[in-house]
Amino acid sequence: MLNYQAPLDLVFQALADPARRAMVERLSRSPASVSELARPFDMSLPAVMQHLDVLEASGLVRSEKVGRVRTCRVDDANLKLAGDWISKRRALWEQRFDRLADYLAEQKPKSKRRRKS
Amino acid sequence: MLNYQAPLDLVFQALADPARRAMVERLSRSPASVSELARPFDMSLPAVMQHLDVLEASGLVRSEKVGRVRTCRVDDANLKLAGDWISKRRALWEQRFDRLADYLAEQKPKSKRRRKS
DNA sequence: TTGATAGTTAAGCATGTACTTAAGTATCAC
DNA sequence: GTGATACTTAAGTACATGCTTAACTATCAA
Repeated sequence: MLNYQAPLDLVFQALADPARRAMVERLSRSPASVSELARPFDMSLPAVMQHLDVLEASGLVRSEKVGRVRTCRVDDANLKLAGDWISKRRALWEQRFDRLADYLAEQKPKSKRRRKS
Repeated sequence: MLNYQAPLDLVFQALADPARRAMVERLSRSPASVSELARPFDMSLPAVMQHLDVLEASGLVRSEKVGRVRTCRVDDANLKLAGDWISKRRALWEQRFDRLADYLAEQKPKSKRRRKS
């Protein structure tokens, strides 16, 4: 397990680059070939391929080659994984916030704070 | 804008490291001091500090020092930013999937495919 | 079979990242 | 003041990342 990278590491790492996010954005609309994907970028094809490798390694994108054209598409599963992780942290954070609100609501009436209006 | 890093770059980059995710996880339960935060890790204090710098630069964590103790807490805003980005891509992706389903639903009855059951 | 198209591989290079150790600087408790 | 506590800064190192150019391999079309 020394060289193991957790799926979330790979997904967040992949999303940390604006070019790769743009590619995911493009692919979430519809599948595309490598050159279609490369077109908007001021970047060599090999560079685009390397971004694609990162996206595939992270599981955010799958691709298959037919003839000389490789068609890429989004794979939702790992995007969901990342979304779920974030949701869980946010839920915990808000839960804590609610507990604080409850605590304050319990304390305030007993204190000599002035009423609203 | 040459050296500018978009907020999402910083947030996803920050979340790409398991130690930093663990810190966010810890802090989403309650605020903590630097040494509390460091305790679970087999890592020097300066290393923890550097992770904290990354988290603060990304806006995921805020901190303030009182006396000699720095207290860190989660800042939800940028976590939400990342969550929203992911939700949007997923929504687009599913929308496309639905359009495909509609298309198939429209085509199937006209074809000579066999009925279900 | 020849040329154009679509992608791939390899090598190299400049920066960035994730640590480390060593040596600080402010509190705080007595 | 003195020592312990809680960070903080600086410097160095190993490896990862994001590109580049050059050269190559498979289609496909005529």
